[in-house]
Amino acid sequence: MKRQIALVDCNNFYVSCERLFRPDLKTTPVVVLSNNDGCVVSRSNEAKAVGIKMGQPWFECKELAEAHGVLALSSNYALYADLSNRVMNILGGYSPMTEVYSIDECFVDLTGMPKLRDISYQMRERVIQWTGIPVCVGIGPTKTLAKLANHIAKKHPRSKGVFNYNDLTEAQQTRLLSQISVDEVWGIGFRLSKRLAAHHIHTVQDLRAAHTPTLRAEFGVVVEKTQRELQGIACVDLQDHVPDKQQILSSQSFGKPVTELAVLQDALSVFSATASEKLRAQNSHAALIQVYLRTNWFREDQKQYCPSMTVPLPMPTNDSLVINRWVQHIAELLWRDGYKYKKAGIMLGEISPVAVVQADLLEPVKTSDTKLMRAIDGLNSRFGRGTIKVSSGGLRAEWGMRQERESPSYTTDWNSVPAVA
DNA sequence: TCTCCGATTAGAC
DNA sequence: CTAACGGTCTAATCGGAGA
Repeated sequence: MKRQIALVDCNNFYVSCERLFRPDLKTTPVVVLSNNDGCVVSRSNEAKAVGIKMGQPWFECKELAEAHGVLALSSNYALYADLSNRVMNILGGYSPMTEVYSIDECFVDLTGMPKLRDISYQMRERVIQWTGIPVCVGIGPTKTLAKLANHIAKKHPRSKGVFNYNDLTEAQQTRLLSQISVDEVWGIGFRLSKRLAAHHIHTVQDLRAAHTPTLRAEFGVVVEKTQRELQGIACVDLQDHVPDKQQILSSQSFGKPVTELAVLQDALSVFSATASEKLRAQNSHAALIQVYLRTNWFREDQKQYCPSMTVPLPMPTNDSLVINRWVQHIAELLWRDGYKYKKAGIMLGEISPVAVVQADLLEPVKTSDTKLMRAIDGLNSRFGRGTIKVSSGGLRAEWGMRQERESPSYTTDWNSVPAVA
């Protein structure tokens, strides 16, 4: 039986979330900015029409945007995560096999279900009625073709938000794929599409029909798999459980340049807490710590310094305090006076499940303070991240994010909800 | 020569 | 007024070191 894989994708997700609580913005052009109000990461259709590009630095398009009355908002991830969960819960009701692929996308296996069109339209209706978030549905025999079908559903208003590639004849498929640029394909980014062009592969159809052994030799297994998927042969299966992270990062660009070690260490202590919390959330521990710092590489006039150090731990751990001690120590080793640091981060690697570690028969396992860590995680999840944190000298103002355009957290913070008369 | 490893590259969103 | 370009993650591939 032919697989019917649906990819449900929220339209302009972050902007749609913001608009839920600001109905007055329904027709205003809106963009949402990344951390530090740095880059544009979500655009309303009106903002796209004005010519603002995805990923564009805000300072670069600010003038254009403001000339067209574009409203820019800081990102509010607590809000987006909450709405994402609601959308995903609804979609989960449509199939025993779903894969939450990202904050705004979900694959749903509809294979064998009758009346796919009706189901697809109902999904759309239900999600928008229950959450207010508009979505589009693309269906195909493989994940890659489902993604492409979704792209078509989004782009062509005639489709009314739903497109099923499986309904096409072979001739229709060829005609359609010939009209789509190869860089729209999942897994074909900026660089690959340039290299493919050198081999006269410009459209999706070109890639689908290309000579496979040549493709394999020139571009590797990833592109070959993509080609197979475009031919309708599944190479990528749905994953219904989220695999444990193999590495965990916590990093941030600073709101203003950091020139003092104490300020850097304050930031790093927060990163340590965040990263080890994530580690404990998946019940793992790590045996490798990396710390890195960097100056602002966009400032060619300033001297650059981008050190990093990776340290294998004598014993794997998920204890914030232990991790933080290592991090602080590494930071001192890396630090050089006289630079303007723009960004720092830590990475935890060599991650494994806590349960798997066997006690050494000869040497007693050094238990870290699991009770304390559980208490910290419990309080933080009950009262919000940062309720309890590793010692921080209160220097956050010196390095924290600039976020000057944030909307209130209506769905996750009671204090943001306006009082009702 | 083979294998392992860390670093680099490319991609998603 | 300042300073002014995100954050996390995975997989494949490459090149050198060591067996």
